[in-house]
Amino acid sequence: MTSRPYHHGDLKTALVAAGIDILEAEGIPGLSLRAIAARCGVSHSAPKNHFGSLKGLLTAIAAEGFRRHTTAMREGLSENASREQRLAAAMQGYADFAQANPALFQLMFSKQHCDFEDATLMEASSSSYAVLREISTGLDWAKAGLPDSQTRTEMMLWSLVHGYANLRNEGLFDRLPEHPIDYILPASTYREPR
Amino acid sequence: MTSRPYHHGDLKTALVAAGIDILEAEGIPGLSLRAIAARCGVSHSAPKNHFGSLKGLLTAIAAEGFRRHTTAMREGLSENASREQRLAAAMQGYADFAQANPALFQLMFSKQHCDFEDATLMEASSSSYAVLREISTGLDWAKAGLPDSQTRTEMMLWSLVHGYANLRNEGLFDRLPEHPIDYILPASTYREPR
DNA sequence: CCCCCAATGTTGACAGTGTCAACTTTCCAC
DNA sequence: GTGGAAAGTTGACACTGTCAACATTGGGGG
Repeated sequence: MTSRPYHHGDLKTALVAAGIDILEAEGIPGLSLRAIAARCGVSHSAPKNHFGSLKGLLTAIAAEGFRRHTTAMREGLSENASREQRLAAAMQGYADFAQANPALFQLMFSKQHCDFEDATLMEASSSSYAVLREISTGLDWAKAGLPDSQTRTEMMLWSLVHGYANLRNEGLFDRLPEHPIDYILPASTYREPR
Repeated sequence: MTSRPYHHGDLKTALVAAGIDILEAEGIPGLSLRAIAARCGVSHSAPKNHFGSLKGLLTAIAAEGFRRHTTAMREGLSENASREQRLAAAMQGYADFAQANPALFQLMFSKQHCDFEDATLMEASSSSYAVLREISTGLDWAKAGLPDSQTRTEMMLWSLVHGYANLRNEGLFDRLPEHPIDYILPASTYREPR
């Protein structure tokens, strides 16, 4: 008989996938080492060989989350669109991803659950931040008394979309009408780069 | 001998205070029912009489957090200041409270830990939101193609300051220079109310 | 005054958690 | 082929929240 082989084959990948499944079904509280292991048909201690600890596994799951997050932000972009349209599309991708994957999104930004020093996670999250940086260059939100600054633009846009995603996911906008992210995006002043 | 009386006297209040202490020292992971009870010199099951479950106790802690949060936002306000100054002061109070009480702030906005339907919590958080609503009336961020709207202003300001507080607390702005919240607040157009 | 009962606290048990050490099985490089 | 590293299992440990059964207290109605 062909019983389950002693070695799984690709447990590392399977654990991350199982984790994301559980995350969708039960949220972060369902993400126990033992539950994830059981879903892969493996003993409760097997994940330790690949990830060291629960935090290590959660960090790997978050990294996969950032890869999908990056994809979601890039999906709405096309070369023809105007800068303002490209910006709105990426912001919308950011917020939509958070809404479609609330638990994963929450995990990705929780230093409590993830190790933000992990190299793999840092690379994945950097590629996500790069999209925001990319689409915001050349746009300007001038304000009297403040010098123009790419840093200021990035901080403002990131704070805005991240806060919006968080508050909406916690149900704090439920009593307010739905709008595309553009609704709360301040009007920008176009500024030719270089 | 005057041994500890069987009844605590004001356990309900003491538990919330102990919870906030632990929150400051160890963050949310340290917030166990048994640890909070032990800090009050009471058995691990005593809190159940007052709060029903861990979630009930955490909800009460969050409510106290919102009361302090409201105070923090109102602290910078004075009648003489201009609308823009009052807005900036309240926003700064919001962000400063989050930075000074990161774990409590996180708890307050976590549907996972708190019962957002709880009447006491709803009242406390409403009074906090009322400050934001109050200081934003009369200010306008006009945008071509969008009608003026108090709702839009509130959503934008709340998203902005909440996202800023969250991202900063998670250490995601560590590599960027520090600035007052005013730095990322879009320029407003003053509009005489009425 | 006294006694009963509701409020408050305690104790012990239960299933679940992450981590660790000791062990077994497998596979690959030499 | 064989030794050793990689991968997986098992059992134990301390910790968690919840619950039922019990103990203690104090206050209000007889």
